[in-house]
Amino acid sequence: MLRVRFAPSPTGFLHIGSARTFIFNWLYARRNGGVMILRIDDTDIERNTDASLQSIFEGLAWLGLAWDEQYRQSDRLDLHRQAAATILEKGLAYRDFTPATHDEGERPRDAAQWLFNADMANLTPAESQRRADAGEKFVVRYRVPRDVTRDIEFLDGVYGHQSKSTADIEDFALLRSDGTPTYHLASCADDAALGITQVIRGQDHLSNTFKHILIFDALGGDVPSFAHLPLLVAPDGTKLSKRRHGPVVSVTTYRDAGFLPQAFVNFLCLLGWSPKNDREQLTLPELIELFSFDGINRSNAVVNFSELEPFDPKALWLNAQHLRSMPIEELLPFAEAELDRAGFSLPPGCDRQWLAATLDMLRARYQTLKDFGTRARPYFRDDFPMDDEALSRLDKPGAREGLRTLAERLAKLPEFTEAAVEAELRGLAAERGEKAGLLINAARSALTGQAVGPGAFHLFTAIGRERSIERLREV
RNA sequence: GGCGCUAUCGUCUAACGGUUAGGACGGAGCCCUCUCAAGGCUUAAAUACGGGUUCGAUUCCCGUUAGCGCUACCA
Repeated sequence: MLRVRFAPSPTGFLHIGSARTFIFNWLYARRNGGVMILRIDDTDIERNTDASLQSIFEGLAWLGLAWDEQYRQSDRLDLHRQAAATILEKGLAYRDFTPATHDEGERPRDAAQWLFNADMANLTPAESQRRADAGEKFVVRYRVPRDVTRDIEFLDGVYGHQSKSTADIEDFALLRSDGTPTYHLASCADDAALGITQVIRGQDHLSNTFKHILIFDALGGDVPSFAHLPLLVAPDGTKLSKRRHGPVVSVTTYRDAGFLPQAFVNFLCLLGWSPKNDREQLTLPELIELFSFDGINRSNAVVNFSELEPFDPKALWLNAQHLRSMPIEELLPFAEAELDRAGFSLPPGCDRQWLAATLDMLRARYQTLKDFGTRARPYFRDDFPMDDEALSRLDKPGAREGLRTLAERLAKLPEFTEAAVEAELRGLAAERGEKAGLLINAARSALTGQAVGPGAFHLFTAIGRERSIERLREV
């Protein structure tokens, strides 16, 4: 059975890079009929926060991609300690009684000294046990083979064949001096215990994988296969971080900016992966169908944002594409939530069908859900601002007078349809010896306060006879 | 410093030895048109550098350069 996991550590909000890792895992699981597991890697008690945990669940909930099983590493500390004990018993690890030093700058960088501490590695089991029993603090380190060096190898699903000599791997820690497991140990022990078959994670773990293979071997279980994903970086080429790049790195920022989750997922997938068929706009089912490691790139992908343009233009474009092409019924809940937030309610006499038709008309020129809460105001409320550009259309000679005349004629119209309004308006313009555009543009301005928007005749029917006439009279 | 990874238009990418190096976003222009979008068309824009291998390299190999990652009792 294929089993994959997404294992975030709750030390910050849900990062878009993490979200992408989650998505790729999810896609892989769904594509191949596997099980998707969410595991909270909270072994760093110092840095974990509840707010972060909150942010992760909030972000994942928004993406709308469900997982099948859920675990939390802090519930599994016994398993981790047991794993460490097993490795220690096998002689594949040793106790290091050296006190912790926090000045890493002091670590030797040139020689091979950093690899291991010979004094500690060579302590006899009896001596090691005696000092431990005496209550001396120690960290448990993996005993990387030194007498004979060999190459650790694996075939990465994305990066291909990987190899590293044990001579270049240091004796890394398994257990801290307070007895808690390090990331490496906890992650591998859990991957083994949970039967993870494919580890799909960020490329920043590529070099760690050699250590992980050593741990899996020491534990005696199967080594999962690995696939590493290129990193998402900022335009300056550095890893995305909140401190340096601000809120654009957080998933909830996109949610709050009016992105559609499916469009956002689509965007993230295109960063570092290609379906290779020149298609860009893809639905979730299509992504599942098309997803494969073959299409994953090996170089980092830049998320293109700046102070001026806080969101990648392609993300915006994709959002607009999804916005206007998804079934209107699916869009409705998202749009309604936005209208609610803005305090807009259905105008008198308008039903859900009117709402669907009106939003359908508007969405072709909207980019994010936020537009429904701002630009759609004149369709829901009678108090709306008048743009300068709209005002100048009204100020054209004869425009206001023409609109007032039009209002009276529309009031007498037997049927208030798009075609009837158009005939009436064009007729009036002809009578007055003016171009129809003058009245058309002025009407749009009067009706919505906006110089730009949907076709004017369509507008009349959307806003309705009564309100339209009212607004024309008031110019 | 050591080790690992990477390198195609501004950005995301296609081309798995032979193409006028393709597409998308963004930019510019045109068309459509009652405005704005949308849509259609056109256009500018890339193989980091140097060596090989080969009849032929974006593609394979080596080197240089640059970037990124790991090198913690972080993950």
